[in-house]
Amino acid sequence: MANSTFITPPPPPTTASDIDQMPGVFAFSTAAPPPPINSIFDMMPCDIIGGDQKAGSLGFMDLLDISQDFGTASSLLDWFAQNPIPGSQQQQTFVPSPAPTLPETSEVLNNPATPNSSASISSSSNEAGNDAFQQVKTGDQEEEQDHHKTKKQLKPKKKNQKRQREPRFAFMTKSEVDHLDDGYRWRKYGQKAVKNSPYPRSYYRCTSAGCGVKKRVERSSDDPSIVVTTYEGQHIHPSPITPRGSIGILADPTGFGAATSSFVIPQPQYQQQHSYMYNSSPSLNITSSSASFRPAFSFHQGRSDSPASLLRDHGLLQDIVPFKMRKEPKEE
DNA sequence: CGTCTTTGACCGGCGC
DNA sequence: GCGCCGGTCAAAGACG
Repeated sequence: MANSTFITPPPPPTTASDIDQMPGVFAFSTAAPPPPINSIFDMMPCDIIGGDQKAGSLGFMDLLDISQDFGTASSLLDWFAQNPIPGSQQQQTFVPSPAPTLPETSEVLNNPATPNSSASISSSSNEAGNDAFQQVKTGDQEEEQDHHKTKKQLKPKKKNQKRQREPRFAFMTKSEVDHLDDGYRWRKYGQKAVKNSPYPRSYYRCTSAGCGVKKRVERSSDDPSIVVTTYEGQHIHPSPITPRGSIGILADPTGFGAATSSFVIPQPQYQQQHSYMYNSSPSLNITSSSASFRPAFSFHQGRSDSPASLLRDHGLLQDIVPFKMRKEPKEE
């Protein structure tokens, strides 16, 4: 069980080199007393997944699924936006990027205000996404079948085709375990020593056939309790680990898809100081509410005309959890 | 026996 | 061109 907590480490954000190279960011923060906060994982149905689940944070990767609607950057933020911290008097400060000129890269970062009590999210997206990735993969596979070469001769990857990156999300989590269970099955395919860090970086790939989602996990050298996880790509399948009764895993006609389907957010009991840096995205539309941490922005492509309308803000859990999910017992 | 991790080598991009 | 570095491969081993 991952004792994870979203945190905001002091800048620069550790060794996650991708994260700190982001021009043009939205920064929004919420100010609140800084008691310990449950992480996004903690808000995931860790307990409802089932006894055999380890870390049991389900549905986080679903967040990536929704990102395809408008670019990865806003999806995770949206998740946060839809999951306010009840009971907290939070102020939000959105700092629109003066120059939202990141056509192919958008990342989210937190601007730490209070370490140990806020989240860090980063994402970068590349429009070419899955197609490019899968092309590369098939190319490799063909090569391997054609020739039984030695390892040294393998990998005549496409030369002219510049490898394109999947949309990425990076976030920092305070956790004792490196590999946080997000409901998907991952296979570790590599580990590398991280420069200027005593901790290695691990590379994982989703084990589902045809799903090219990857993630990197590394520990912050500044604060070993911080785990930097970077997701790359989008799952093309629902989470293989379904909560009891598989509630919500079914396709959601609203278009939220699995994004909203597989997690139940227990009422967080803590107040938290949030501070996020969010990279600008053309479709990103952030507003703020003085009452709670609830930045609103478009959830579907091109639907940013009225972000407020997307949030039926009742200030209740119903605002953040699909009603069918709310039926899930919360005591677990 | 199937699945997963480990680990050294390889590849490609990038900066100098 | 060269070296560094991040990312990936794949054989071997571990594990249940």
